[in-house]
Amino acid sequence: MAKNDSLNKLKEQEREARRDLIIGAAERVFSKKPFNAVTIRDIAKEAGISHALIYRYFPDQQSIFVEACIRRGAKIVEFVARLIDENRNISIEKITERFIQYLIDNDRYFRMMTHFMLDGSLSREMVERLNAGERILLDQFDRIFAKMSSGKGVRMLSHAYFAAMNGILITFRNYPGRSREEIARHMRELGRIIAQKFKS
Amino acid sequence: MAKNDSLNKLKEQEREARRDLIIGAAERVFSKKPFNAVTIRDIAKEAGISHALIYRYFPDQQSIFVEACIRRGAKIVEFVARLIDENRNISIEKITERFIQYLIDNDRYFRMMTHFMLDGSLSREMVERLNAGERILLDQFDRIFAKMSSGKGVRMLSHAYFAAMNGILITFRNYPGRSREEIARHMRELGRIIAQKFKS
DNA sequence: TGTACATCAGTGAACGCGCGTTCACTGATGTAC
DNA sequence: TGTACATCAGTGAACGCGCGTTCACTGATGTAC
Repeated sequence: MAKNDSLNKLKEQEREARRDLIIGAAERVFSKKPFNAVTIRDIAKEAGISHALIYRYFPDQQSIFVEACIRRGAKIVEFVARLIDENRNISIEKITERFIQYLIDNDRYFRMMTHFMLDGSLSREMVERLNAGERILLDQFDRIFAKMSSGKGVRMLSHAYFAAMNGILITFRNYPGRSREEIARHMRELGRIIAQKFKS
Repeated sequence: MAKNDSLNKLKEQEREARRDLIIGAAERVFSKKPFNAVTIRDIAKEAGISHALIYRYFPDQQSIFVEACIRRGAKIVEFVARLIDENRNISIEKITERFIQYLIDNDRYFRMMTHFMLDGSLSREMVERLNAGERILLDQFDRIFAKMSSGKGVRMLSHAYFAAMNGILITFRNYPGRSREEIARHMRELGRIIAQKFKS
């Protein structure tokens, strides 16, 4: 039976690896196409498999989407964490600038994130999974505010700050008559204004 | 010919009135159903007409949606304007609280607004129309900040403030495990934090 | 006053298409005896 | 060593449905003569 067990374990690992492959393909598709235009068939094509096969690894479309979103989210957290780690005395203005620019550069992901924030039809489990990722990002912001404030209400500051950043990215995304670069500059400038306010 | 002219004018007015009727019906549907679930057939049913008829008054679905969105937007502007008019010395905290609560109460509209902010496939004309409405709202915020600040960069403050409000409403809308009332309280509290920061 | 014709709001049925999801099947690999 | 059978990843074709949009038609009202 020991042999059987390890075989099963191997199979399970293989299965997990294939799942990963599909999610990876999904991530790549999401960075190429506007979020709401991505189909199961796109992902299958990118992964080089039949689209029917995806349903052997995921119960439905939403699950892959959420999974891919979480993976990309982890990269953001990594980005912010490194930013703080690498320069212990980095100003909140600088962090804000880099954070906003990062989200502009990863616009497709940002779009996906907001989609899930707005989507009311997500299952409780999916909302919970996405939220867990969000909390880890907020932890990073906590680190910044913990250094700056008296330590009271740090989490609320992180919430407010994070919300403000999201708002900037969403509100001015379709600024008519402006080039991409002009919009990016405007967003960074708004970020700077907000960041300064969070200093006092 | 004079007779003909006034007849044509009458006809044009009638046509306009019927257009209005349809937009009104659309508004009502939008306040009942989640935005992304609203169909042409829903609106036609609410207006008591055949769904084919809608295409005699609007070129496509997007146009009615945008039209309805703009109408509701005008109501928000009215709300904020009255808020400021009725109490000349109203604090920004109070305005923020009322503004956030208003958007929570008109969640369906808020959802529609964010949809259009995020939608990259809107025609230039539609973006411009929506933006015109947004600018009028920003004018109201300008009034608040003009009183508070040195007058320099007032518009940027309005932008930053508006963005922050949107961010709060979007970011915490699906806060898992919280009741609607708890979420509303949290949003108002975050609004208060942001408002205070905008005082200095 | 009556008749032929034009206009146009309004309609129900049908088109078309995309896309998530399922089905029936194949073919390779492993297992029992 | 060979044979019958089980398992399961993988597939292409088809289902089903919703919904935006168009079509061919009706019926009322107005106009010319």
